[in-house]
Amino acid sequence: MTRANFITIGQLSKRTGVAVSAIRFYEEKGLLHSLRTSGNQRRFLRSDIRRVSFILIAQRLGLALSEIEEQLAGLPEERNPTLGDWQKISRQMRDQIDDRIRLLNRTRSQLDQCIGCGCLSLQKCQLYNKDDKLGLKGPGPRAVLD
Amino acid sequence: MTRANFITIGQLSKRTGVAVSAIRFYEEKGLLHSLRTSGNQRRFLRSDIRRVSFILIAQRLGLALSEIEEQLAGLPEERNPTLGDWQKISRQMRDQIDDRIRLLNRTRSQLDQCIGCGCLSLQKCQLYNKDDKLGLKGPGPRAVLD
DNA sequence: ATGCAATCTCAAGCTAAGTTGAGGTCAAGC
DNA sequence: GCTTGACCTCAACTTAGCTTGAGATTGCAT
Repeated sequence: MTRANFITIGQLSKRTGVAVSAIRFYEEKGLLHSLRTSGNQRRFLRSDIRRVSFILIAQRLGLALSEIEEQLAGLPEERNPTLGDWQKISRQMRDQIDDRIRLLNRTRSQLDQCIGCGCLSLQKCQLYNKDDKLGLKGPGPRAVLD
Repeated sequence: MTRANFITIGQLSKRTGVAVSAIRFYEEKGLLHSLRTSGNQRRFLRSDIRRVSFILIAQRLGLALSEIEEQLAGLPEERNPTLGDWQKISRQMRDQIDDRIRLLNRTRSQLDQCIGCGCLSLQKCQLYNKDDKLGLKGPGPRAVLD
């Protein structure tokens, strides 16, 4: 248990490219956890670099922070996750990517049909299946589509 | 030029499922345009039903309203777009879907490599190519990724 | 032991994409 | 000709994901 196992928020920020304010925000949202020094400063585990990396990747896939939190819940809290832990979570993520690709392919072929008729109309096109959320989290008229 | 060419905001709302307030909002943002009656009420073209439909589809693909506005700029303002106009714009959209699918496939294979090593680290994984915006509009630490 | 950068908390502000409500007007049917 | 529902504007509120700023404290280097 060398001192090197703990890093400051600034170090975590530099290693991940994520702003200090954003790291505090993630902690507030429950995506990260820290210990405190006697002087009330945060100390993170080195493995939190990987945790933040995961957050970044998942965000780029379109996951909301709340969804990422659910995924991260599969990891042991407050101690170093094993390689196996990360592999499991990575595989879940790959499945989500697969889902999105399938959905996009479906949408694409529906759009192809629409190009044929130029309709783009709510009645004729299949593009409005309420359950297919392409964005996974996307914006949109929430009250209507959700 | 029968009177039937014009519809009220309420009719547009009912035909598209989009709330009246959202339609006003879209107009304010420049995605829709309307004429006014002597009593200051909005009158839309019938073809705006299709226009709103397009907005909905594009949103579900993850486009921001500002991006949708750019796409719609290709349509003639204030007069009925032809079938060809719509087909052109549909094809553009299909190309965007193709791009997203390609990007997802790339990400997926990179993630596969990562599963092998369980790394998920910024240095080793290729998952952080700053130019690949998977979300197309996605959230994320804007200041960092943009 | 002191100085300065890094931290801390807390409140306020920002953008996107709308919704909600107040207070007022329009228009269509009886 | 009046009532009622649809419409109008404008301002304020909402959620997500942060950033910015103020004012106070900590902790490493000299």
